[in-house]
Amino acid sequence: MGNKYESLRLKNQICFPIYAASNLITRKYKPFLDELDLTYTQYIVMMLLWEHGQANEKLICESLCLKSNTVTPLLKKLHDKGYIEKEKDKGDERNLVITLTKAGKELQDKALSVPECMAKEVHITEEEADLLYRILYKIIDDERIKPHD
Amino acid sequence: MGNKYESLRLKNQICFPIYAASNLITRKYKPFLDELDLTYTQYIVMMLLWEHGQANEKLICESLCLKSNTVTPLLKKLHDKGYIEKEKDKGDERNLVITLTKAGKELQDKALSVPECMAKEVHITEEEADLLYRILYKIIDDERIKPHD
DNA sequence: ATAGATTATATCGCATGCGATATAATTAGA
DNA sequence: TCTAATTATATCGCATGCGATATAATCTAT
Repeated sequence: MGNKYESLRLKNQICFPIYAASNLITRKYKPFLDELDLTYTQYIVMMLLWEHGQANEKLICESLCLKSNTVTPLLKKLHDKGYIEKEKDKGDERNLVITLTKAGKELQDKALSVPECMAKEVHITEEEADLLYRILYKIIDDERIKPHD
Repeated sequence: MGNKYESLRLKNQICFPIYAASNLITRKYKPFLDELDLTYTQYIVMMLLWEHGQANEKLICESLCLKSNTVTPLLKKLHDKGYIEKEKDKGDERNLVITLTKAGKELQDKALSVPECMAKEVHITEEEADLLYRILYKIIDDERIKPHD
């Protein structure tokens, strides 16, 4: 209590449980995603594409809060797996338009079981999930708004 | 709503905001931790050592929810930086006893400003932080209890 | 029109983080 | 007591995730 170093105790950190939970959950996903031949990061890129049909790299980076140096090699892997196509935007050749291949589209049906399986693994109530969601997006959106770099 | 694929939308995932917030926060820490010549993972190892004085690798792995293949090379780096000492436990030579060097101990005072600085960066109320903390530890402890591997 | 700023993507090097596996020390059990 | 199982740490290969930087395409302001 009166300890000068109290603020440095792991138990008093709010960031550590976010970090630890993230690692644990990604680990939990692995066996389910292995069946789709996807890693977790590849999976969320595919989710974005299933939803939007197509996307450029910039949209992917912003939506997933990642940098191009993470996403570029990731897209290369998804392409190697035959799940996506990459094409230059005719209107603006800087833009890379990513679309799904037939195999990529078909993967969505196989992926339907993943959210179900994961829901069974993470044991929190619906109310807790809502609270968690709201607070985390407050942190995330706060960051997204001011990209001072 | 009536969409078969609704559950696969990024917006309906509870795991994604945990993942995104974790990445964003680790990125936020970097400039502050650069001044201590520590990465985020090295920082939480040091926090554990500052608090306990010493620890073996097993305790570090369990406390931080990490595996030995992450922690072993990390300890090597902290040793190279001159912050820790590694010694075999006389009683059980399998155990690696980690202790702080003088430089490692002294670093704690320099680190005192880090929680302050980070608190200014993450804009959530105390009540939200408490809720977040409670729900995340529910997920983490749930995992820690059953190490079925 | 064109040089300089901006934007989108790519490359480089480093530090995780993991599953799978190896190795050394200890313990357990017939 | 000697062998098999267990435990703690280490090694290997792969996939992120990042800051810094490079490159190519577009825009902007004169």
